[in-house]
This record gives sequence, structure tokens and C-alpha cells, in this order.
Amino acid sequence: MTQETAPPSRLEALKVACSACNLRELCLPVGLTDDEMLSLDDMVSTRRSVKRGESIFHAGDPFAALYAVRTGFFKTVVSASDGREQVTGFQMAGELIGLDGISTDRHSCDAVALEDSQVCMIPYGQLESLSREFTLLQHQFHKIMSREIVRDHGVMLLLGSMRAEERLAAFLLNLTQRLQARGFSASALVLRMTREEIGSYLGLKLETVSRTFSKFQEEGILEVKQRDIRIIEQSALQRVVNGTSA
Amino acid sequence: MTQETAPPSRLEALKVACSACNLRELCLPVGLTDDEMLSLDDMVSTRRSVKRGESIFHAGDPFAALYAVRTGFFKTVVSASDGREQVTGFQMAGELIGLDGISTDRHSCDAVALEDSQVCMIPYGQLESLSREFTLLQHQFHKIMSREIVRDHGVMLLLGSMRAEERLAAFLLNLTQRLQARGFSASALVLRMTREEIGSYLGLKLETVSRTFSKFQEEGILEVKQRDIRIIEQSALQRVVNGTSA
DNA sequence: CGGAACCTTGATGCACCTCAAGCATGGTGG
DNA sequence: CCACCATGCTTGAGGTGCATCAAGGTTCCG
Repeated sequence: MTQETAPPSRLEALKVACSACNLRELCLPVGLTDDEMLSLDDMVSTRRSVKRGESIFHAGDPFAALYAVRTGFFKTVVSASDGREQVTGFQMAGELIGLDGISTDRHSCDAVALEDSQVCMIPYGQLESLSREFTLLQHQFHKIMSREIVRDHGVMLLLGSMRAEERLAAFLLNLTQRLQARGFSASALVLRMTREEIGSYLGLKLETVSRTFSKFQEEGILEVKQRDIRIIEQSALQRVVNGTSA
Repeated sequence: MTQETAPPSRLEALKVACSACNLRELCLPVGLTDDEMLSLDDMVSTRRSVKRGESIFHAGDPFAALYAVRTGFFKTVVSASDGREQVTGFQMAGELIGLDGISTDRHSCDAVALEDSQVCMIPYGQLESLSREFTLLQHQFHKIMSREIVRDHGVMLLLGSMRAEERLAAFLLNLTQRLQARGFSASALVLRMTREEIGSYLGLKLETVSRTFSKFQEEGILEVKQRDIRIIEQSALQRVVNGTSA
């Protein structure tokens, strides 16, 4: 349950190299020159394995580094004082986790692995110095933070003014789009999260998520077998999101 | 209720000095040395007046600068393709507007003045170069972006799992806390936005916002006269937020 | 093979939305 | 300066989308 900063028994003999990583076009190094990439390689020197259910960090933990998802799948969760929880995002390969920690030097959410995963550790102090040196890195980092803000505003729109079907349709389209950018099929996906986690993210109860999946299936938009989803009619999903279907 | 630090009887849109601004402890310059502050003064050289109802920028506009609220009050609004709108935030003196634009070089929301206001323009390219030079400025800027992310996550929690009374109570407590940080009373405030705008922000209809205000008044928690709000029992509001009152 | 975690589906209730009507406020022009 | 009108606010009555409660089914794994 507690985070292990240096996994004791696991030898990370592999030197992690951004320059050799197949995610470099999606991750922090986008657009860097070869020189700059080599400096990144120095900074991002540790990879950490996280088992399903384990957390990279918890709310309240001191902030020291960002984490880039190398393989696997994560959720971030904020908690209210009364125990209510809200999933604020799902992160897949190439995405950055931990930006929340910069503001107060402590993390404000939990980052939990939804399957066995690996993350690359990016010591924050070093990122700041390196991005003073490399304009492109600096700009790319700012873009990533800004993108998170824009994404959050989209979620607010979803939570504030969409109905259950619209929320789930938007969620599925977003997931497939990101999976597609990583070379996966646009029409078949395996959900890494439970109905309850989807519900938490979308501001719905798990029963409503389940019913909505069933409804989409009845309508021939999806084929749903537990966590295996096949999208039969993407355009129909798009229409649902736009409210053009009710 | 509007604060005017230096009543601008002349055209003062010329020279702005962060170093002389009473908001410098809340705004971008937090923690800078005198030297650094002077460089900021060079960068933030234009102030712009915005009349009530006007926008600093619209969704789709090219991104070139950030704006620090000098006086007045703003809302930011994102729109879906079908016309649905969501207020994503309300900004007051010392707060930064426009961070959304970095991600795609275009703004993704509208920033609308809710009263006659003034903003300081911070050319983004210059901010990037200056923050390559000044570590503290760089860090402060990152903190501001991160804070926005954390705030957004809090709004998601609110939208995803709180009921109407809890949302409004949380909203009022947040407003008064920010006003208090600016030297205003913690118990009396004048709302700069309509019930509809509050509702949009909180994911509620204006009638629900109005009814909830009335309910708080009946319960002796607030005194509500249109946009004049007096908080009679702050602890009760806090209890409502925590769900300890239902 | 048995239990835990997860998912589906049905019945019922309620929080909030929708629709509607009337009141308050403030800006504007005669 | 006042009358007028647009905009915003309040309140009521009724409807509905989703939550809640409940029961049973499926899958995974020790």
C-alpha cells in the first residue's frame, strides 16, 4: 500500500532511454533534437514497476517527481474529507502523472495502477533545470500541463451538462481515440477499469453505467461482453455525444 | 466592492509595474527578487481595459499571451459543438487567464468580463524566455498551472459526487476564501455573476441555484438579497459541504 | 471447488429539471 | 427625472433521469 521508491529486489539493469523509446512521439520528448534527447536519457534514469492495485503515490505524499506511463494503465483519484472519491482521469502509455504535486509540493490525489505497469520517473528538479536549458523541452512540458487543463475543462462540461448516455459515449470515443494513437484498433477495446471506476469518473453509479452499456448493445451500437467492448457503429456514438440521438 | 488601488484618472494603459502592484503577492511575481521583478516590469508592459460583457479572447483565437486580472471579475466558458456551455471558472484579481491556449496555440474557451475590468497582458513567448533565466519565476509559473489542475480536480469531485446544496455551499466558501485573501470580508460578498452562470459552473439549473439560496436563507445560514450575500453561519456552510448536515 | 469481486437487471423513490407565471432591478431615452 | 423595458430572480406544480435497494449471475483465482 505504501509506495516503494526503490523497488528492492528488482534490478533495473535496463538503462531507460527516451531516445530508444517507442513512445517518444507521444511523451515528453516530442520534438527534441538528438542532443536534447540524450540529456533526457540521463534525467529519466529509473523505471519503476507497479503491480495492479498498487499506487505510485498517495494524496499527501511529498512531491518529487513526475511519472510517465511506460506500460500499463492508471487511474488518479481525489478524495473528499468525508470519504467520497472521484476518479479524475485514466492514464495510458506516454501520459504524465503527478502534475498536481507541483502546486503545493505534495500530491493531492492517489495514482493507482489498474494493471501491472511500468512508469519512468522524471525527477522534477532536474526537469526544471533541463527545461531552462532546452527551449523545446520547456515548451513541450508547458503544453502537456496546458493539455491537462483543457482536458479537465472538457470533463467539467461532460459532468455539468451531459446525460448518462452522452457521458459514456464521450468516454468510449475518448478512450478509443487515445488507443488508436497508440496503434490499437479503433473499434475493439478491453476496459482496464471496473464499472464503478467508470461511474466515478463520469459522475454516475455503477448500475447506471451497466444499464447504459446494455442499452447501447440493444441498439446495436456496441457489443459488450463484460470488459470486452466492440464498437459496431462509431458514428452512432458520435451522434449520442452531440445529443443528436435523443 | 470592486477594489481600485490607483484610481486611474488618466490613461494609464501605458506603463504597468508589477514591482509596484499590490497584487504581486498573489500573482505571478510571488517570491521574485527585486532584479527579477524589474525584468517582469518590462515584460508586462500593457494593461488592457475590458468592459462588462466583453471578452479578452474567444475559443479558437490564436494564443499569444496570458492575462492577469488586475481589477474586476471574469468567467471562462467552454462550449460544445451543440451549443451547450459550461462555465469552467471565475477569476478575480491576481489570477491568471489563458493557460488553456498553450496546448494548441489556440484558446479553447471564452474569457468574459463580468464587470468592467482591467487585465495585465503577459506575452507568452517572453514569459518562457524570462523563466529560462529566472528559476523562481519558472517555478512560480509551474505552480500556477499545477494549482489550476488541482482546482479543476476539485470541481470534478463537486460535479461528480455532490448534491445541489453541497455544491453551492462549497462554491460560496471558495469565493469568500479567495476574497478574504484579497482583504475583503469573509462574511459579506456581492456576486458578480448571475444565477445562471453559477448554475452552469455547478452543473445545476438557475432555478435550483435560486431555490438553494432561499433554502439557506430559511435555515438562517445566509442572508440573500439578490446578489448581496451575507454569510451568517459559516460553520453551517462547512457542515453542508461535508455532508454532515443532511 | 468455493468464495470474492464484479456485473446485470428489476422495482421503487427522490433530487433536480422543466415549464410557467409573476416580481425586482437597473439602464435608457423621452 | 420618471416611465418603460430588458434582464434577472423567485416560486410553484408536475415530470423524469438517475440513484437506491435488492437479488441473482458471471468470472477469476487461490
